[in-house]
Amino acid sequence: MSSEIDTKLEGLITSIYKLSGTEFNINSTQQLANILFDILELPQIKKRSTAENVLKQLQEHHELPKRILEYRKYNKLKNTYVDALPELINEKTGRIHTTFNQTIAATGRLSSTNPNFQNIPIRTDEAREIRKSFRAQKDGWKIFSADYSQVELRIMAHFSRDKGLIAAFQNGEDIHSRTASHVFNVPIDLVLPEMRRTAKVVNFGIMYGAGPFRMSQELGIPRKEAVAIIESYFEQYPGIQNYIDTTLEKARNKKYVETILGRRRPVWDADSDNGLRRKTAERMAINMPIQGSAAEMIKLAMIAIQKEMIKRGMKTKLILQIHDELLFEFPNDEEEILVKLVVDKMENAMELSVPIIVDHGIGETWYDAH
DNA sequence: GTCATCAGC
DNA sequence: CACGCTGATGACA
Repeated sequence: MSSEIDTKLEGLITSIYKLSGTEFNINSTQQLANILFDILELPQIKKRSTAENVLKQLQEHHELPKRILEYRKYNKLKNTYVDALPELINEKTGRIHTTFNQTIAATGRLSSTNPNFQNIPIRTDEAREIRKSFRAQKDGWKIFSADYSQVELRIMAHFSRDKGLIAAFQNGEDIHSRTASHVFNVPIDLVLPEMRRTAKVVNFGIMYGAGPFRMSQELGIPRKEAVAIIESYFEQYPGIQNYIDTTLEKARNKKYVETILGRRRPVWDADSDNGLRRKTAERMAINMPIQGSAAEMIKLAMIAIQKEMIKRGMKTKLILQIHDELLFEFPNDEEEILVKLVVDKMENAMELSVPIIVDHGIGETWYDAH
């Protein structure tokens, strides 16, 4: 992969220099901004930022931004993953050993360093190839992946006690389609893929406290339409509006918010006179109980799973946690019991007012299992 | 040491 | 200004 990417990069560098009329350090955002905004005089969308979505918008004006985006994609892939990971193989064990930090993330999630194994690419097909290099160490062993389905939305349903949202999960409905059906005022069977995509962005955006501005940027629509969509959303799920109001009230009164098991995050600025600080504090307050409770759920599941595997004298190893996903390597003769055990412990780690669903897969590599 | 960028959830 | 939580990389001061 490294040499294939090298070939692509060389071609891109040549074409970038030609389009720019000069050679420069493409990795320097300052030098790049010089070329884009001073020499080529392209419009400055967000000051002199050269961030991905700025370059995407500049694509219609010039060929250069497109090449820069390609260059960055391959450069990131090569430097951060393809070339870096093999260097970290431990000589004695033949494995790469990450470190999981338990006391870094303010929400109670784990974090992973040296290397970070929680940000291995998956979103684009090319980058996803990297996952083919992670496989079980022994012959006759495979990778098992199990991940929670929309666990944060389910936790929000539980917290908010929103009748519609809870009913939707209990009936096994497609939650993004259901949201789309209401927002776009069409029967659920007539929801188009594009509408579902929009609704998915809205469902996640709300959990992160996104406002009309961010929502309109994300969806590429006017702010007015984003306002209408958000209003329609809270009309459909009034319990969520109530959850947000109650949570913010708590943050203002008690100066903290907390997860389902009682992990607290201090929130000092929920009543700040400074609008920016207040808004930031509000978003943290809304998100932490949800993200943190999801983290607690998978931690309880991991403990229960490990305990059970020891009790049964299994050889399977739990090797990674990626926030809502667990990865195992297992010998073939443990497959049947492992799948049952893991799905059961994950789905029943906590008692909520909505069902918890776990998806899973098996394969020779991480790529094939997930 | 900080910032911008971009990889994941 | 403008979406929560992270970590790695490279540039720059």
